Order: sequence, then C-alpha cells, then structure tokens
Amino acid sequence: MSPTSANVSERSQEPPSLAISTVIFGLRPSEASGRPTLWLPLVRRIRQPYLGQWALPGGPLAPSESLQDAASRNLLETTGLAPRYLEQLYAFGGLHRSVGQRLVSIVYWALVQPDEAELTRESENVRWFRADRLERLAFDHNDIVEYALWRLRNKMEYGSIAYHLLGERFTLAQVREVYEAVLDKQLDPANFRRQLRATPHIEATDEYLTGTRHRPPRLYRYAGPVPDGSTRQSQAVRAP
Amino acid sequence: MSPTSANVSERSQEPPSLAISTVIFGLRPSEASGRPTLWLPLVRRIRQPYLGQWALPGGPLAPSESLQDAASRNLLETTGLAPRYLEQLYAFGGLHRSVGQRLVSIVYWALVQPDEAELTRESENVRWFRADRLERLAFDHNDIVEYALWRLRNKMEYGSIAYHLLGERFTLAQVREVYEAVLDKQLDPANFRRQLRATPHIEATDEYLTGTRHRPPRLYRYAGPVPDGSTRQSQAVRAP
DNA sequence: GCAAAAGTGTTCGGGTTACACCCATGA
DNA sequence: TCATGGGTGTAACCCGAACACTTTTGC
Repeated sequence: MSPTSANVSERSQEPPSLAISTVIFGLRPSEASGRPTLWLPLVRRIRQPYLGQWALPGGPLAPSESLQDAASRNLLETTGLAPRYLEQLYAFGGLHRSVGQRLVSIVYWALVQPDEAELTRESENVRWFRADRLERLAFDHNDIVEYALWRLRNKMEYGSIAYHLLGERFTLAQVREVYEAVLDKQLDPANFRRQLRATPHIEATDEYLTGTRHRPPRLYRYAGPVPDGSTRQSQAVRAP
Repeated sequence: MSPTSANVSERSQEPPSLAISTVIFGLRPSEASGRPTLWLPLVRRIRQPYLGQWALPGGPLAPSESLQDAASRNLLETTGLAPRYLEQLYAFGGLHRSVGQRLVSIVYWALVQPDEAELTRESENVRWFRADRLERLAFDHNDIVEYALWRLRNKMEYGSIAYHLLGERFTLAQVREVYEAVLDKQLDPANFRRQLRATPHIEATDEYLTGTRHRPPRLYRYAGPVPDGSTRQSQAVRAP
C-alpha cells in the first residue's frame, strides 16, 4: 500500500511531522571555464514519497538534540559533511509541499571550505550539482534552494561570508572571484581590493602565491568569528 | 501529577511538540512623556508549565493550515488581533526552553496599526506591555522578544516598515517619532523628511493636520505593498 | 621585451550630515 | 508678537565608481 492511498481525512488528523534539512554551498571549478562556481550536494530519495529523486540532505529531529545539532548530525550521516558555517534559513510548512503527509521542514544553510567539501562521501545516492543547473528536486526543494541562493547573495553583499567558501589562505582576487560567481557580475579589481582591505578580520600574511605567470599576489587570512549554535544575529532584516 | 514528574527517559522518546507563536508590536503613548513607544500584547498561561506567567500568544499547528494561517488563527483566538503585517521570525528549538516537554516553536512577528490594536480583547489574561519593560515571561519568551526587537530595528533602518505601525494618514513627524522610539535615538527632522520624500510608496495628500499650536503639517499616505503569506524575501541578510 | 595580473593614485558624483534660516499657525 | 514645530537651502564631508598608471613575475 502506497502512502498516497491513505484516507485523506484520516491523515489530516495526524500531527504534522517535523524534519530538518540543509542547503550546503561549496565552490567547484566550472567544467567549461574553470572559474569557481557554486555547487551543492544532494541525496537521492530511497523511499517514498519522491523515491529516486534528488533532495536536500536531512532527516528527523531526535528528541535529545537541538535544531542545529539535528542539522549537523543529519548532514554527517547522509553526506559525511561537517560544515563550520551553519545557520538557520527558514521554516517551510505549506500544506502541499509533500504528498501523502503533512510535513514541516526547518531548513538550515551551510557553507563549506574546500577541505571540508573533500569529506563528502559521494556515491550513487550522494552527488554534487551545480546550483544554477538543478533538475527537478523532491518536495519543494527547488524553491528552498532558490531562497537559500537569494539569502547567500544578499548576505554576501554585506558581510564577512565569502571566506567560508575559501581555504585558510587566499588571494584577494580569489575572494573577488567568489563574489563574481555568486553575484554573477563583474567587479572592479582595484576598488574591490581596497574595500576588502578596509574590512575587519582580513589579515595580510607575509606569503605570496607563486607559480602564476604574472606578479605573485599576496596571501591573506580570515581571522573573524564563525557563527556558533546560538548565533541568531546573522539573520537580518533588509527590505527587498 | 505535574508534568515535570514524568519519567525523563520516557519523555525523551516522545516526538517534540510543535507550536506557533507571535510577537506583536504596536504603538501606544508613553504614560510619562506621551510620546509613542513600543508595546506588545501578552497572554497569561492558564495551564502548566509556567501557569500564571505571561507569554506570547500562540498555540498548536492544526493539520489543515499553513504556518502563517496558524499564527493568524492563534492570534485571533487568543487576543482578537488580525495584523495585516505578519512575517516569520525564527524557529526556536533549544532543549531546555520548556520544562516537562520538548517544545519547538516557529515564531512569527507582526505590526499592528492603531485601528487594528483597538480590536484587542483585553482581560485579566490578555494585556499590553511596554516592550522595553517586560517582566520575566514564560519559556524563553524574553529572548524571543529581544530577538524580534533586534529584527524590527534592523529592518526599520532599511525599509518601508514604520507605516505598518501608523494609521492610514500620518505626518512625516509622526514617522520620525516612530523611528526615534524604535531606534532610540534622535534624528534630524530636516534630513529625515527629505529621505522619506525620496523613498517610494509615500504619497503626499492634500490634507493637513490641524489643531496643533503651530503650522499645520501635511498628511501623507503609504501606498506600498504589504507582505502576504508567501513573502519570504523580507527575511534578509546583513552581517551583525 | 611582452603579456598579464597585482597593486596604487586620483578624480568625479551622488548621497548623507550638520546647521542656518524662513513659514504658518495658535494663543 | 511670540513660541513652536513645519519646511527649505546649502556647504562640508564621506564613500563608491571609474579609470589611468606603476610593479612584478613567467615566458
């Protein structure tokens, strides 16, 4: 008996079930241009509903863990990932986001650095996809990814967030490439570097990146805070 | 038998219960200065836990309603209020926010105009409180109100939001008073009015407010959008 | 030397801030 | 006429956009 065959009025009396999911963004070089682009890991559904379709990693909330802990644990179990940057995104609870059950999802979003992304346990059922070329996903997960992208872009126009997609050392041009990939627009290198140097928590190291066929750029380091479990502040509030 | 006497390991196996609550802000004149200040309606707990303490209006999520509908319905049932401005705030799910049960709350926040605020069914168990002088509330509701205040301030520094606290017609000085009350700082009247006039959706009417003992100020009208149920965008993203 | 990107200097213009000053009403 | 806020004008300042120019490497 498939879940959709359940009596509707009967089902509508059951309490809504609660799940925690996460949108994870990481950088990978585009196959075409080689420039960094946004990717995200998805897992294949191995049960109904949406059996066989790709979906955000997630799962139920265990009674003894916080929401953020549940997100972390589900992520680790399904993909092997343990992002340092993890924040709540939004709670989705529309009536028709799932078939056969009423489902409320509290969704988190995460950024992974290259060393973290390498920990992905890729398989037939776990794969990275380009964020801007997604097929049809399970549930309303296409909408959720779109919203997470909007949030990422919005937040990147402000704060100290791009570094959570880069490694420990980086050139200012690499940071600019991240901005250009995420915001999808060209930025003036000269002005961009001045702005970055003016922001706090960006420290110059005395190292340089060699091996390029031009003047070796200086390497920088991010020395700022990473949001912990209690960081609600970074959710913010700007008019559309 | 009180709820806290339940066996802990037994309780920890039950699924977390889900509730929807709302922080509602409205303006009332301060008793002392007469200037507008932020107030919010609270309801008294009439059952355990936290029996007798004041709490945010809220209740369970019915299986056949969306999250926002649940917020609206709970609000109407407990306080009589039906705010036009209603948005999701955050999902709170810490392990120890309630005693005797694991509770996850999806919290909304609302702004009411004076005509809406008048609909409050005040009683022994429903009352308005000054937002900046709250006593100890049930659950973690003090923290939630603080966060909602942070969001309100943050959002007000940006967008078209103050009008949702005022009536249909208002003077620019009234808008400035709202900003000053919420942000708790003085603003230059001359510059403030120029900024407002430059923002969209603010239309001058040909009416003037009379009865003051100085030059009659012009009345304005807000002609912009109000967030509907699907408005996720207004959640935004600015670094702390 | 040449190409290419790193890195610096300078100008321009729009927007915010500070503050002087005039206007229209009630009493 | 005076007090009080409404409303206008203006100069200083700040900051980002645009872009010319110098520097340092690989080839």
